[in-house]
Amino acid sequence: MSAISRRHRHKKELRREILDVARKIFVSAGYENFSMRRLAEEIEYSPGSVYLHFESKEELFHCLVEESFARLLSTLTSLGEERERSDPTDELKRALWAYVEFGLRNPNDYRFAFMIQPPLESRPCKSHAAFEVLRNIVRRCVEAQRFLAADVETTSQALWAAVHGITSLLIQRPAFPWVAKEKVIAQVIDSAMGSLLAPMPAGMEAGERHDNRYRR
Amino acid sequence: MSAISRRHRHKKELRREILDVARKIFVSAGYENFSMRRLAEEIEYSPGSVYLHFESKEELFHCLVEESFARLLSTLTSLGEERERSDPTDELKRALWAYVEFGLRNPNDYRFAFMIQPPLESRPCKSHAAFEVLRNIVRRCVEAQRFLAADVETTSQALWAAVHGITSLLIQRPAFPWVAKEKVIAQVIDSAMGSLLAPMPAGMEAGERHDNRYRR
Amino acid sequence: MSAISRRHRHKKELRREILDVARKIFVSAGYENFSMRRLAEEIEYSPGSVYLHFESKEELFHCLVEESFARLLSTLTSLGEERERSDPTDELKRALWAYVEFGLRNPNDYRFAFMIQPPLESRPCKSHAAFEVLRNIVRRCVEAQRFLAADVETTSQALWAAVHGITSLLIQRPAFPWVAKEKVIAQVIDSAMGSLLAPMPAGMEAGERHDNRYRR
Amino acid sequence: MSAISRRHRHKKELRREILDVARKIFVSAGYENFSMRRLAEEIEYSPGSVYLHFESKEELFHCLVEESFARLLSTLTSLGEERERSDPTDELKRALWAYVEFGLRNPNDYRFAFMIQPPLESRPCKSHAAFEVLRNIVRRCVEAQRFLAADVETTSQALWAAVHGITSLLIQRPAFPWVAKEKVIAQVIDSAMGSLLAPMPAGMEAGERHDNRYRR
DNA sequence: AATGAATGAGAGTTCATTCAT
DNA sequence: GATGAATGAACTCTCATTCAT
Repeated sequence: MSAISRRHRHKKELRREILDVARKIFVSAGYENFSMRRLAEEIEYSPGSVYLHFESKEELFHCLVEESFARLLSTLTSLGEERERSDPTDELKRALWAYVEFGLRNPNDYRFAFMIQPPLESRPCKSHAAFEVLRNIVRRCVEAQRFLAADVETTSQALWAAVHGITSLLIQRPAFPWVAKEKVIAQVIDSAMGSLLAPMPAGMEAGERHDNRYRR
Repeated sequence: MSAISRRHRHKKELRREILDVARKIFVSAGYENFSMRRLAEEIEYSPGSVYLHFESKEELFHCLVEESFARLLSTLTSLGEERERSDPTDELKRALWAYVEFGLRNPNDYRFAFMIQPPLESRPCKSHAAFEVLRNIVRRCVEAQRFLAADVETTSQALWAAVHGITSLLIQRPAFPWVAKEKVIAQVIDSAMGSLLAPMPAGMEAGERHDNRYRR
Repeated sequence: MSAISRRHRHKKELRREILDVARKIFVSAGYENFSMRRLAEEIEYSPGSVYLHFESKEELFHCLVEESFARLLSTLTSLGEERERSDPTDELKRALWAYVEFGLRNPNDYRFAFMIQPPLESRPCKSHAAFEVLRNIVRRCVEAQRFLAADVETTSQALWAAVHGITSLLIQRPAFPWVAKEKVIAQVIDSAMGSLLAPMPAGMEAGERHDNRYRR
Repeated sequence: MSAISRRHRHKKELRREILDVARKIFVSAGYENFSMRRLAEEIEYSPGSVYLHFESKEELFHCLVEESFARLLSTLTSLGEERERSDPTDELKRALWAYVEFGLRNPNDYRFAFMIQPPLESRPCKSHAAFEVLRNIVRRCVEAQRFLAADVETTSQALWAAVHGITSLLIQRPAFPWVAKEKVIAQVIDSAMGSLLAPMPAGMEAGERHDNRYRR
């Protein structure tokens, strides 16, 4: 009884370990240089054993991608929960920051989600759900008339592009002589949003709105 | 003498062909299906012959990357030549557009330059010269007081991030339901620059400045 | 007791199922695509379970072969039961036809029995019992003086060769443009027997003898 | 110059060796147990080297089959050259004997041509040319009215079946207690042909016709 | 300068089999 | 009696690279 559940737990843990180690290898070596054999060595199992958990290299890769998307998504949606009553532009800004920070803290996930060259024919990336989260917030901004006349779709895509740009560059070029990361990120986000904002209702100053007080 | 120079010329041409074909294979077959063997077949030489021009697969890669950087750089600098007397913010905008367009027209070059996972130990990417071009223009904008107080370095990096973001996403996710490409690009660039601009001298309207009249 | 016998019965049934499914896989998937793993999947047991019934893949094969021989044998001997008093050449003819028909209706059995390359060291094919049945009939034909002076052994072997020839070719070359199968079979058998037969006792016509009336 | 031709010769010889060794392995181990590795070991080259001569295991197999068919065919057709003016039934008998003898002397070839289970999807056996040779002789027998009314097609197929039967059994069951091989073969062939023959023109005795004087 | 033969390493994957549970 | 995890060896085939010619 306990034996079964112990085995079950073990299996789950092993699957987890495979995923983690695989992610590491994929990221450090690229898709093509990842090898099931190398993975097996690193987890100290025989090559065949990996196949007890994943059908093929491709499936393994796919799982990692899915997982990474899911993590990013969950980070973004968890933000939304505190949103009640707040100005949606605040929420948007928070989301954009969260996006970048997710990438920087989980560069492997981010690479899987957006930067790794998938083997040519790979299934269409079903999950741009993360993008959808952004778009929903943008829509609320527009509906709340916090944005000057703006097309929701175009705006969302442009914002996504901006945050993806800084995230991927910071990940991929760590050796580049960046000014303080926070500074660049802030400028990217603030610029991207700045031109969209309608003038504040009287009594609020732009400066107050654009500070980072909400950040940890 | 003539014989020697003929031979010399031939060697150069062959090297050129190898590079071109190699790049083509990367495109059409995908990164992981590139192989020295296949390259050799396609240029109709023996595998060994490639090694008379490049000492290894890695070096060949490196050359392609360098070349791609160089091409982007030359595209950007060639713009500068017409700059005489123009408003440097115009020039900047033109450069940002040119950057994106270069990427879209030469996706392989762009991939090589900015998106491909360099095989781990690869020599530090010496050539961020393209970035330097941007920075120079930004500096001139600041010097000409066309920008509100702005840090040249931060600004340049943020602008680079923005254009890299949209370029790489458009390249990597061609299946994504983009709104018209030009529209997103315009919004990315205009937003990124918008918040930097000092108010126009009297007599000019913002609208006039931000149009695309210089584009074909 | 009852529990034991129940268990015993179950074991036998499972063994039976394994054999049947194994044979089916050989047919449908081809010899080389048979694997213990696949067999296990198809019977919905674990791979290990097969080993509770057969100690190795090789033994399993061997059993299938034996079984096939046995089936052929039983088909042939069951014929004999109706033989009482009949002309033994009739019986012989019936047996030869039955031989071919067995092969065509049970091509897998026939393949196992006579066409599959036995894995080198395989135990000498103990069971040419089917051949013995033929020989016994031939002997009776000779004893009954229904054959012109003929050597029992040689004749039996030659007859076996003839029916084996048509059976195996029909099985192995289904795509060959055969004339009607029955026609070839009839000619093979009739020719093989034809030159052996002593003239009929007066009052019988050859035509009557060679018809197929005994066939369904 | 000589160097090139030496290399060329060497290549041909190696190809030849590969074919020979491969045939041996295929025959002794069966299709599925043949392995490129094992072949490579036996010829004392690396596994990859085999691929310089044959694209794949399948192609190698196919070449062997073709070769074996060709050899059988050439044996049969070379017979025909001496046929001038002879009785076509003599020629037929000679051909049938030659067929069997080819199989016994070149059992590996015969196995490839007619007995080895080819991998399921393998190309339809284009070359039943050997059969065609038989059929042509049969046709001439009929045209020369040496056969009692007989259907060329049916007769040819039945004769083929007979000789295939004895050939394949003798090859596959060497341990079987055969009477003298020549005796069985003779009986198979004579029986198969016997019932077809029209009575001899006066002045010839059947005995004379059916002896083996033409055999080496 | 160019080649073709050769190799050793390694890829992904499957297999027969074992054994603790 | 039955299982699921595990393995080690084998498979076909491709690769980057070398080197005598």
